[in-house]
This record gives sequence, structure tokens and C-alpha cells, in this order.
Amino acid sequence: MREIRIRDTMTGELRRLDQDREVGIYACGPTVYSRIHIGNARPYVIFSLLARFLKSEGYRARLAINVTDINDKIYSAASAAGVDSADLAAEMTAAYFEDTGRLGLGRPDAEPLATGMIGPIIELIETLVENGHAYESGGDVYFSVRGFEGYGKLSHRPTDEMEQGEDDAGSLKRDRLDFALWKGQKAGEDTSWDSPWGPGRPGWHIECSAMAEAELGELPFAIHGGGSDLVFPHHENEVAQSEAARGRPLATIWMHNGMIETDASKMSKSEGNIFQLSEALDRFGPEAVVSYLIAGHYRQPIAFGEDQLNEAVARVDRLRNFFRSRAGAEEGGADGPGPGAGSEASEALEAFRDALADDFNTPRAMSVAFDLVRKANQQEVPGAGAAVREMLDLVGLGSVAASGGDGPGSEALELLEQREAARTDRDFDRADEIRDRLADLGWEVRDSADGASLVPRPGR
RNA sequence: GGCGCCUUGGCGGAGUGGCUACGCAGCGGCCUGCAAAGCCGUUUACACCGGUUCGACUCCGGCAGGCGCCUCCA
Repeated sequence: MREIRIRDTMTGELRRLDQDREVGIYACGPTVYSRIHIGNARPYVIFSLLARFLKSEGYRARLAINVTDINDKIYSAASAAGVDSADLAAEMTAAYFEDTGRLGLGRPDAEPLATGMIGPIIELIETLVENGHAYESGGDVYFSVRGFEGYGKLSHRPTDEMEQGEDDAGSLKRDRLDFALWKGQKAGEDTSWDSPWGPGRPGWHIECSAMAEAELGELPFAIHGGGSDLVFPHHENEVAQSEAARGRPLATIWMHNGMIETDASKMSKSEGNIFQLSEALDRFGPEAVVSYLIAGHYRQPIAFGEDQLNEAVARVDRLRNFFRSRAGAEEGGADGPGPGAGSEASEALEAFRDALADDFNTPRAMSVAFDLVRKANQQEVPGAGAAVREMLDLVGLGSVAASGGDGPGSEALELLEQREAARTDRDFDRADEIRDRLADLGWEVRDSADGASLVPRPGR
């Protein structure tokens, strides 16, 4: 079990993960009022892979990624489209599951919906009202920010500078810093739940505090994650309300991923500069999308563009070629024996894991993988195939090591033999003609010192 | 205006007080009947100005530019 360190947004320091406790990870998922864009996919990929790595190291990791299916945005989007807001949320939730499922990373251990957590949310609000940290006002319930010492400690800002960004017109708040925990039903809102304060719905921030606690148990859990744009006010408010209710911190480590940018500005639905995940998957494939998302350190912003995705495709092709050229090799293939202790391949695998253990440095890890690929392409490195496959499995790219589909049929094999014969006769026109026919059948010819072989053509 | 982050070779992108990141693209070469794949080589890389140091891309100060949050947002 490796010592794993993650940079914490609140302290700015690298913090070790507790090896003795369950490592609970909660990451904020999307608000489902439209199909998710590739920026939403970044935390999904990062935290899914982090949990996978932790489990492989022997940590008892549990990952929860929520779906925010109650939100102002959903009401307005549904209203604009002339559909029922619950229907829109359900439809977009299904689309979210489908789109993220196509990434091939499996599902988180828990995926709570806000609509399925109304009970715990109301209980949490009641606790805050009872202990004086929240107050009811005209059917709404607000959190009293100035009553919580330490507000601002996550985002590091002085409280007097802050705004909650809520509509303060005719406000029922006692203080402009306060934020809503419960919002009474308003005219035109077609979905509501009963509560001790009348019909209404929970505020965004309290949803996450309640869901995290419900899924991960006693506070604090190990890691709370999400996009860096959520630090304030969303996560700052979570910190305040959970700690005020429970007397304990919500999470030990706050881990935030950087934004995806187009034209040097953040990709967001409100900017209208979005690129949907499903479109990226259609055009570049899941491996390239994952490769793209792990090419930079998770905390850094990354640029989005066709060039970046095409580069990711090229990287994946290089890895795929590595395995194709080794298919069937006894010692070095993907299914070959694992690297022996102390071997070059074994040391590379350790270096790969070390990079991930050091604040989840995926680009450094990938450089180790590519380094081993190059060395094994130069000359046989025992166990390299299995080592690289294990590396790629860890970052969700294991499928590039798969042998991939059915082998060539008898017709293709017959043609390959005919081509060999033609080459022996140095009838190269005939050989090329046969190669074209094989291409039509979906097979690409690879000549090597050991004789020709067939590999599936890309996109087949 | 407040808080924080960033600035690396043609491009993307790690990292370190002194030792080749890695990938993509270009060019040259090797291999090959031709390709593909692969291998090798390759264009003074660390925004700018000072300081600390035997030595800084790496630490400190400053300047410039960019970005994020401060409004829903992964």
C-alpha cells in the first residue's frame, strides 16, 4: 500500500490519505438541465480513475458522484422548452448515465439523486434551524453565514467581499451573506416537496452536504472534489452548513480539478461555447477522450480543440500499435507473464504508480508508460506488454491492449498466403492488389521479419 | 477592485537548485519491393528585469501578459 498524497485546496498543502480508514470520495456531478459537455466529464474521469487507483493499492475507497436534479436551472430550462421539469431532469439524468457510461470507466460506487434524498436534506436543515445556524423566513430557510466562524476558510476570501449571487430583490434574508437551504414553492414551479416550512425544494448547496453524508457516513470523509469553479460559493457553503450541523468538518481534503477552456476562456453552458461529451465520443472515441483528459495535471486548466483531441487519438494509436505488433508474443504480449521483480518493466510499473500516488500526476505517469513502450519497441523487454497493460488499465485505457474482436476469417488468411506467394515471386503488383482486397475486408497487412500478419484496420 | 492560479522547445504538457520528461507535428536517416508500424538523429526550451547562490528554468522581489472565482456553472 503506497503512501498517497493529494493537494488540499483549503490548506494548499499535500496531505496524506489515511490508510486505516475507508477513503470516502464525494465529487460534485452535473446539474441535469441539458446534455453534459466535455468539461463535466473531467471530474467524472479524474475521480473515477482516482478511486480505481486507490482500490488497486489496497485502500478501501468508496466513490460517490451525485446528480443534481433539483435546481433553478432545471425549472427555467423546462419552462422554456414547455416540458415538465421532472421529465426534463429524468431525461437528462438518463443521458448523463449513457454519455459517461460510454467512457468505459464503469460507474461510481454511489450515484445519489437529489430527488432521492429529500428526507435527509430536510433533517439536516432541521438540525441547523434547531441549533440556531439557520432560520425560517416566509417559507424559505436560510443559513446564517455570520453565525459560522470560519466562513471563507476554503475559498480564502474575506466575508465582507462576498455575495451569494442569489436574487436579493424583496429578500427574506436577514443578511445579504446568507444563502438559502430551502426555497418555498413559487408560482410557475411545477415540482415541490412538503417540509416543516411548507411546500418547496432544497437549495443547491444543502443537497450535496446531505448526499455526501448519506453515502459516505460519519464526517469527515477523506476527499471532497469537483471543479474549481465550485470552490465558491458552493463548497464554501457546504463546509459551513455541514460543520455547523455536525460539529465536525465535512471532508479532510478538498480536491479541485481545473477548467476546460475554449479560446482561452472557460467552457460553460452559460457561455454557449460548449462541446458535448457525446459528440466528442462519437468523433474521437472513448480512449482518445480519456487520453485527452489525463494528458494534463488534473489541477491545471486544459485547452479544448480539435488539435488536442487529434493528438490524443495519435497517442492512443501509438499504444494500440504497440500491442498489435506484440500480439501473440509469448514473453512480451499484453497477456504475457507479469514483469519479474526488479526488472525494467517492473520498475517502470512502480514509477507509474508512484506518479499517481504523488497528487495523481497522470501526465508524469503516462510519460513512464510511453518511455517503456519506446524501449520495448527498440528491443525485447521481458514483461513489458503486461506492465503497460496494467498501467493503461489504471487510467481507464485498458481497452487499447485488447486483442480486439474476431480474428481474420479463412478468406482473409487465404489471401494473405496468396500475397506471400506473390511476394516470393516478386510479383509486387499482384501483392499490392491482394493487400487492397484485404483492406476492403477490414484487415491491414503488417510485414515484419517474422512474416506478414493481419491487424484490424482502425475504425473497424 | 478583492482572492487565487498560470507563462516551458513548432504545438500540447510534466518536472527539478547542477544530470534526456513524455506526446504530437516537421525535417533527415535506418529498415522495407512500396507502404504501414518501428527505431535513430534533429531545430540555443524554460515570458521579462533584478536579487540570493559556486551554480536558477527551479528560491526571493518586481514588471508584463493570460486565466479562474467573486453571478448559474465540472
